[in-house]
Amino acid sequence: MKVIFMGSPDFSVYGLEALDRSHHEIVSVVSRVDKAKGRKKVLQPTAVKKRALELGYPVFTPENVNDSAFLEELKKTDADVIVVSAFGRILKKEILELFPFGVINIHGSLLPEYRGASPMNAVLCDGRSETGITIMYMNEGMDEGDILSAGKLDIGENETFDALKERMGKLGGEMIVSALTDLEAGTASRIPQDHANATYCQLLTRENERISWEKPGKDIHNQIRSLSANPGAFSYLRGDPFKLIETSFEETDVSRGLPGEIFGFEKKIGVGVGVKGGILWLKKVKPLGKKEMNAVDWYRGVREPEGLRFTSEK
RNA sequence: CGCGGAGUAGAGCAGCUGGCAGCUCGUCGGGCUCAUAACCCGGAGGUCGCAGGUUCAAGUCCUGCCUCCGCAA
Repeated sequence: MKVIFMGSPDFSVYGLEALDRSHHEIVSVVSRVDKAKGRKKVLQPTAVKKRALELGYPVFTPENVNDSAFLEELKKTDADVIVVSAFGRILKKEILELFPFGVINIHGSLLPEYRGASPMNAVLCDGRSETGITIMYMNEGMDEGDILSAGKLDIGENETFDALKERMGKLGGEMIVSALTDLEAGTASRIPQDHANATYCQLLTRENERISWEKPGKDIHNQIRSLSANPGAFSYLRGDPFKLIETSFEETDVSRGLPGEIFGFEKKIGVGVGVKGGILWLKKVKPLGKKEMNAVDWYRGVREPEGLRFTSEK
């Protein structure tokens, strides 16, 4: 199959690389325009653009993919199919019908659950024990197209977003390659989604990253791992923002310390914080202006640690 | 020229108004223990981000630069 690959973040790179290694032929790559990142406003290419250039593929970064002039460009490529992975744009009908096999999407959940922008974060935050990849046809709706294939993945107890993303990315890569192979052979299935059972997840906002210490400890732990390592869940400590990167939750009958209060540390486990229903053990943290570090290391350097307590608000 | 924080032993930090470089941990050696991640004694380990400047004297004051991080985009 001749493929046009559309994607932007690092998650999409797995798909790009899998196709690169496969017998399918990538004719060109489409990614989002370079954007100014960081304090210095240096233009940064997307992860997909960077990797695609390394692999020697032509890369388009249109301001608007649905623009008719750009569609003319794409037409010239003589592709069979467009593969989309976390591209973050709704595609118009014209582009969906541009090539014989349409547009195929790699989606990070088991559809129809978790349609939308951040399925992998949402699944972890909700404490699910299972998720997966769905390879689907794109249509004009939001992740509503017919399903080609789905692959399940068990989620580890303390698995972080980064870890899950890597496993999901690899699975997605394998699945898109075989889905295209099936399409090529004419053996691909096409099953409509059960729209009645659809659920949706929102685009992450800063509010989703704020820790509310009134919530059950288990929920807080799930929230933290769902955002780890980037952007990371944050709280406030002595008035300064403070990110919690990696934690574990221990259910206990008697709670130690008030919610958010640091009551001490165990060398081999981490820094203990009181939460509803048990103890939240901090393993990796990122204080204001510092790099990510071991929680115990950080705690060693804290002056006057008595009564130190995280707060949801500044 | 968006706003702000930070660079000091392997790790995390302190060092106020300039006067011999410190704390917790780790590490190494020894001791106490049935034993220990616990305790006791002792040792090693630092061009204080880089480059200039002020000074009798700079980690500390001034100037320039580099790197890292948070917010905002």
